Amino acid sequence: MSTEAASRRGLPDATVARLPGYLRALTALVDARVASVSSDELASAAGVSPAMLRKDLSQLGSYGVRGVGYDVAHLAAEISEVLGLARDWPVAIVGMGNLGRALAAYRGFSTRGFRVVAVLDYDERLVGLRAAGHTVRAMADLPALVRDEGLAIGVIATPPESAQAVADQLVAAGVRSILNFAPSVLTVPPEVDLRKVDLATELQILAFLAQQRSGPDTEAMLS
Amino acid sequence: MSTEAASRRGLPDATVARLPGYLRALTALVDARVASVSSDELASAAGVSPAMLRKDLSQLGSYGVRGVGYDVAHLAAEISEVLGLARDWPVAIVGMGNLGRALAAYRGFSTRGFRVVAVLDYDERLVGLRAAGHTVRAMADLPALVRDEGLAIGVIATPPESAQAVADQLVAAGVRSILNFAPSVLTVPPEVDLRKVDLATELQILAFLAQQRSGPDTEAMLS
DNA sequence: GTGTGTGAAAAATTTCACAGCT
DNA sequence: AGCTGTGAAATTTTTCACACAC
Repeated sequence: MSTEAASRRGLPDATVARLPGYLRALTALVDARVASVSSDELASAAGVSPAMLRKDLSQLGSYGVRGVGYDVAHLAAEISEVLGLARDWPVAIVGMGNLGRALAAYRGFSTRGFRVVAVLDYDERLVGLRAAGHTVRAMADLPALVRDEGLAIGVIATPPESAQAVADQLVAAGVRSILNFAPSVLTVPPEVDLRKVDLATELQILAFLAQQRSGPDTEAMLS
Repeated sequence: MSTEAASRRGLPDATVARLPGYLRALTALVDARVASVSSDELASAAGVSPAMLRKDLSQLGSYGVRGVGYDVAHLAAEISEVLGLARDWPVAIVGMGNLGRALAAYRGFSTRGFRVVAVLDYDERLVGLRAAGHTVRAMADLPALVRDEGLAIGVIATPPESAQAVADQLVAAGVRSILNFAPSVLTVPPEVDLRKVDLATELQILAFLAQQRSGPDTEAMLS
């Protein structure tokens, strides 16, 4: 399934960033037993403009039928393939604070392609305890996890002080994909993919927008 | 503090999205008793290019000194002001599952401008229980929270099925800023600011990048 | 007729490179 | 001399509008 345009590299970053959203919308349609969608419908379900959706999908290849729309199941399978979700990705979560435990239990991770194979903590005192259905392991176990479980992705959910040390140990163990939830900028070698999710950033952007709405107080000074 | 360019509207979206990162880096410098930084240093601490940092900061006004750099404390205060973090933003978190409890306990929220004034749940059976230092309240309490506590921002951490209903109730109660952690697209009136954080999206992007790295198998077919 | 696929235009973002202030 | 501030160039992203396939 997909040996043509889909496996070509060089999708625009902005497109890649939206594919998960399309996939989610398509999965909901599959569950609702919808067989076919138009770009207008799918765009609205995914929260983007129809033109952008069509342009994004056209980057993957021609999976629509003119005058009809897209086959929901086929398009979902195609996007899964492109995103690499056809295979299984062993994930480890480091940091068993509130956030780490919530992430370890988060169904959205396990439900598609991702499998939490271990949870770890930097604090030796937590090692051996149970959390979210796993026994907490020590950082020293990382090389074994990479070797035996094929661990590919590390999720950092530690306090910011230990995030860099954890990243270093993940890299040293051979993990080449890291998702950082700690509010700190990490440095990794160029061959490692590092992305971050900052829980507070979006809240701060909302505050900015709210302030704009309510407080353009010195506005008159401009005219 | 800031009655000039900073309060002018119309900052580029991309700039606004980076301001929280600059503020975080500056706060770390303040804590480290650093008085002044160059754009190169601050850019590196925030993980962006020096040119982009300078362009972003120039949108706020001229807060640097040529040949010297930026005054850390002054710039931090200025960005706080622009983002609206000088005031206090009462926040309510709806949905006391794993994620909701983690968010309610997350120090990154309370430490700057945001104050969790209430946690709520759609499930009446949870109402009255304690979670993350708060007593869980019912959705029916929302109007009172807006009136009495000045509730301004609602955070949705429910399962996707109830997210839209929660959003509707937040809007009905007068909340005009919503941050959605549920993996679903929500519809709100245009006067309401809605942003989302999707915990699984970044993981899926990492999978895409990892697959690209390891599996450009049909590459030779192109030449 | 209908709705996709796409070149071209428009808009937004990022980078460059250097003038200008301290 | 050093580092910011900023026009201009380059790049990326989004929108437009319509040819084309069903």
